[in-house]
Amino acid sequence: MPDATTLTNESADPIDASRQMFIRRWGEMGGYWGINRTMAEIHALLFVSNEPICTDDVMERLLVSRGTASTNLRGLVDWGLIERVHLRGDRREYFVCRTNVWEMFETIVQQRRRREVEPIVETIDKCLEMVGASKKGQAAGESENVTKFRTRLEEMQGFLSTFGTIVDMMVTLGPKGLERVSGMMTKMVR
Amino acid sequence: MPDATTLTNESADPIDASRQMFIRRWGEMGGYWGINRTMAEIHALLFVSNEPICTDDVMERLLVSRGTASTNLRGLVDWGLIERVHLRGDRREYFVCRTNVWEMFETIVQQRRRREVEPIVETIDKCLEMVGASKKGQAAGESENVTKFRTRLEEMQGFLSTFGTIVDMMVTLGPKGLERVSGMMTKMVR
DNA sequence: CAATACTTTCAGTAGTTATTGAAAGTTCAG
DNA sequence: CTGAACTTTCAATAACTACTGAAAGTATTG
Repeated sequence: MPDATTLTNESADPIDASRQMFIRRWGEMGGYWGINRTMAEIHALLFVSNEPICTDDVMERLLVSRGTASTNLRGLVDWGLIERVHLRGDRREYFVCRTNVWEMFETIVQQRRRREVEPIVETIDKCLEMVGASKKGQAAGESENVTKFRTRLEEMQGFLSTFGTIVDMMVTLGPKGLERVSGMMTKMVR
Repeated sequence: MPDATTLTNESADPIDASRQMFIRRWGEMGGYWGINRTMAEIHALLFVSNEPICTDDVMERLLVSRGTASTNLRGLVDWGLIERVHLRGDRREYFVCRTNVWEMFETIVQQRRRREVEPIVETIDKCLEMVGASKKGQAAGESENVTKFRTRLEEMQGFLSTFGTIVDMMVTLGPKGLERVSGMMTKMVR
């Protein structure tokens, strides 16, 4: 591999250029999702690599420090998106990406639900309790406000619940099942 | 309204306490979604307010500067999540939140798809073109690598496409239609 | 058209998050 | 047990993002 290629992170090889392109875009998009760019790039690198990758590979290909590589690799392991593997006759730790996109989806969905959706649902429950408890003993004017407020909360709760159900089903059904559902839905829309 | 209440942003009134609780959690969650906390809090404030809200209300209730209030309100308008309204006999601009959660969902989904999913799809298309063009003329060993690489990209593409279709349908069907779909899906799973 | 009421912008600053690189820690072969 | 090979941690710092408040801009009213 020519030096210039390694240093500039560009490559004359179209396969590698293609990999680079994917890695960059995936990293960029990570930002929108509260995942830091480097972690997303490492994930992408592993996703497009057929061979297991070690810390030094990450450092070299993405031009990051050992610390960053180590921290983010561990982060990805914690998310369950990559796994540690060991290669015979090599003491280093290698990593591979779970490449089944539906499994990836399932993992991400479950984690994000736990971290992001459930706390909101719990909060809404508490909010509703507080409002419910204070229902009686309000003046007539206030009462209407309270009703509106409660209705909004309930609608949000209902939405989150339906959404959650759908996503669960998507995960359960997987690509094949979804083809069928998609077909059925299309008929309903018509 | 007692001063202490205004200053500390807490309230003895359970309805208001409930609102505060929701606003805080919504803001906190915004962080996970690449939406800044303040913008999410303003959105939540508008969501739980029955009356239109003006810049000064936002400043007062969330203890932020005029600049911040103005910037984030505009950001929310740009996202299409809130609207400007004018009140008779008042020169100020007021804002209201689109309270239909399904509409909110539709708006958010469409924007995020445009900003986050489409660029990835385009990139994958380009990546596949690059790989496709270089298909022939590879050594046998490389060829297998290329095949694997292409397969992964294609799987991701397929997933994004299916996912997009499902979300589109969710938006089209709305809550009622989804109840039905949900029922059908449950049967399929069994 | 001038005064007023309001909104937006922006330079400076504060606060937050990510990265580095070296030191400390761990594991393993001999 | 020791040294070498490797991984993790962490304090310092760089990079980025959000916030403030005052100044500039834009209606609206009398």
